[in-house]
Amino acid sequence: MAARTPSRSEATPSRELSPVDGLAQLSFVVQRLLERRAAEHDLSITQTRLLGVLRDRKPTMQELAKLLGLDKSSVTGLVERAERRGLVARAASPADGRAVLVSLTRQGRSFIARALVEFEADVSALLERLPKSDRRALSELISRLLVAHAEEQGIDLFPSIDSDRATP
Amino acid sequence: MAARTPSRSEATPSRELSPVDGLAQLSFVVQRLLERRAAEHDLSITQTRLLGVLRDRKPTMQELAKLLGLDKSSVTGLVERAERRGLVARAASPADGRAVLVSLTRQGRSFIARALVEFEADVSALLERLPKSDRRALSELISRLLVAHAEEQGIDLFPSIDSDRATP
DNA sequence: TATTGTTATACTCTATAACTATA
DNA sequence: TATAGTTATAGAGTATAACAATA
Repeated sequence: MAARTPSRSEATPSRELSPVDGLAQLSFVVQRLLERRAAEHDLSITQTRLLGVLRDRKPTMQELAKLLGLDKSSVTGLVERAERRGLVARAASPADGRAVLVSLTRQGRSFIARALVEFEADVSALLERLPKSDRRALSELISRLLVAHAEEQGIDLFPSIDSDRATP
Repeated sequence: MAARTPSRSEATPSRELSPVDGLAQLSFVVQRLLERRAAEHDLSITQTRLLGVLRDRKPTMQELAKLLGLDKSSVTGLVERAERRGLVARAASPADGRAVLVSLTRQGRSFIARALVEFEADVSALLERLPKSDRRALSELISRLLVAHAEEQGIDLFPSIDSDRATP
């Protein structure tokens, strides 16, 4: 969300964002970082997520839709564009004649590996605007928040954010 | 960020996310909250962000592009769609014959106000998973991070009435 | 000449609805 | 009939390049 100028009566000392504005803006900044970096590899955030999900799965289109939180028709296009670029492959399921299994190609695996290393560097660079002790504190607070959030949702955080939707 | 299932040995012990994972995942969680709420008002995240930015600014298209991190041609379309829905208005700049000033309509202001109240509740609910002192600390750290980041980008997070018009 | 904004164009992402082919 | 996937269609969001008007 955008910054809003605090009114005098709010008595917010000089230059601090509200918790809501802060969290919202932070999310935009981080998303933008990820987007920019992915773009250097000619990847969108969505394509990057797709490749990320496939690192340790070989799901059907339907399962993929659930993992990404998208409609199956959206996934058709997503996979089609990735396949056209040689990043993923489709294969008929041996178990179900209707189903299609999606997997990373070697090139796709190499792509996602490189992109993730760079994401790390970007986010680290962002964090380096804070003194080290603040960094440490921020990281720990965020971690606690996310762990609590995930537990409340019955989500296993450590597989990944993308698998949120995987478990019904 | 993207999904990868860590090996058991990685996941089990400490249950703390890396700073990078924490920030990335937090951004996805917050974006999802925002997206869901915005959709209830038939708004996209981008449209919501546009309205949010305009709460206390009346920028030119160019300034808007910078604030949102988009190309000016993208902003033309964005504003055009919002204008068509009666949420924002364009006006010729009195100071510069080339420039256009964008502002919220009354309806746009009402929209964003309602959406933000709800979003505030969502974020508060998220934050309430932390003890109060942690909440305050987190908010302050995020604020500091964003202020540093914005300064580096030459963006004014805290516009004043005067600085709206005083475009050097 | 440089800047502001729009237009033309093209692509990705997304959803809904209708379709095909299996089960 | 129900499920898996694709196709057809439509709209938002985004960028690049070319352009007009103004500075």
